[in-house]
Amino acid sequence: MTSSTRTTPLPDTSFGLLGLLTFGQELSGYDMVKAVEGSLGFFWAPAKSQIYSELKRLKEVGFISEREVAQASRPDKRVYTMTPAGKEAFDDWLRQGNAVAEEVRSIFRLKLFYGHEMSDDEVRTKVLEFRAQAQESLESYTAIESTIAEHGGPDAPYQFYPYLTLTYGLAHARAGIEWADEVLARLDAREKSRKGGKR
Amino acid sequence: MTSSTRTTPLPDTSFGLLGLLTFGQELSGYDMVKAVEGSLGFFWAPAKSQIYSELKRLKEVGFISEREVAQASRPDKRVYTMTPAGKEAFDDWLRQGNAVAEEVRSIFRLKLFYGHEMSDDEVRTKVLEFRAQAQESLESYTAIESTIAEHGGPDAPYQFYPYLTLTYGLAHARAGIEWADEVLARLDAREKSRKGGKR
DNA sequence: TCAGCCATGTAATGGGTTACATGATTGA
DNA sequence: TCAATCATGTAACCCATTACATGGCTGA
Repeated sequence: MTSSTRTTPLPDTSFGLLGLLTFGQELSGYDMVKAVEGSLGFFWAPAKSQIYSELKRLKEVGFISEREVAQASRPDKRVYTMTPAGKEAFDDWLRQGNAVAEEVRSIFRLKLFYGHEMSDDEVRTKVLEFRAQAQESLESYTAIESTIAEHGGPDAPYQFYPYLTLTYGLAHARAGIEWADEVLARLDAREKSRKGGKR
Repeated sequence: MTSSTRTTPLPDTSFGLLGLLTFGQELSGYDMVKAVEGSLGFFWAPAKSQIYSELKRLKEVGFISEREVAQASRPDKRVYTMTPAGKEAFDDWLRQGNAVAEEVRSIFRLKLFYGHEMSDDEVRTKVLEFRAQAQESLESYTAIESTIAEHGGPDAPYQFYPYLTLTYGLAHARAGIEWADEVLARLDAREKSRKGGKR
């Protein structure tokens, strides 16, 4: 009964972890935690407790195999490799289409939607907060871009696709900043017209 | 013991529903379901089962009050109004700052990150799929924009802030399309350079 | 000396999705 | 006639987060 038949398919998170093993190196759970804290975390960030439990499951269904590595002066660790069955499942997942319903869910926009319940200044603060965050993201992305440039550029092995996800981040951060500026201008105009409008 | 002390605060979804009652009308659960299917659904889309159960909870904690409305030739319904306590809680929530961690989680980008496991054509297909979805969103947004224009424009009562969330969608959809085109060009260039590169 | 990294987990909680259930009315 | 709308829910399931736990080593 090692492999009981699962009715539900594995969640995306499982495959996200599996994918980390396609770069030709064994990885430990800890390595994966670190990978998520790096560039991956910008669009996919499972908690570390979930990473460990997901690895356990992947092992149980036979998608990865484990090897224990004893270390002196460091805790021992378990490193993982993909099995042929795992590779097959990963390939399937990778090629499946994605729902349109992605990227939904923005509490910021939800609150903005209810802007009529705030004062002009409060709304402005919210938008400025958003802008600052976008600006911060933009700077992180730009920093990573430089790092990539120093490491052989986007065309170095295994850098190209991560780089593309980075340009996505760059584009959206920039769009966010521009949008925020536009909104701030609109808020100003609106406030002025209201002041002029009342006699 | 009607109001047992909650340790955890209510989820954002509760407040999202509460907010719907700030427009000065009583609403039924069904009305809220419809609201979500409309423009709100672009960035916040709880399942209808959750809407009903969340309403139940909001009633229990005393944030909304219920009134039954008998209807001929239509099922009876329960309509809701915000209580003063509800209004206070909503105001608090609305003014709280938001985490940077928003808008994370894109399975599309996760898959793109693993593009090296696909053929050039498969990647291209994925990006085209993404582009098509962005295009579709853009069209929906544009359609809504026209509707707003026909209904007094963004400055009509209660339209302004929803309109701002719409412009966000527009900006990001456009950014998505541009990004996709850029990626497609990059993929072409890369393929050509590889063909030319091998002798 | 003390924070931070390495390394792997458990426990509790709950938010959220999907599927299922019901049934009258209305307009194409 | 038949699909869609109005209207409200229950049940099952599970993904995911937060908090807690442990402990040796390393470098500032």
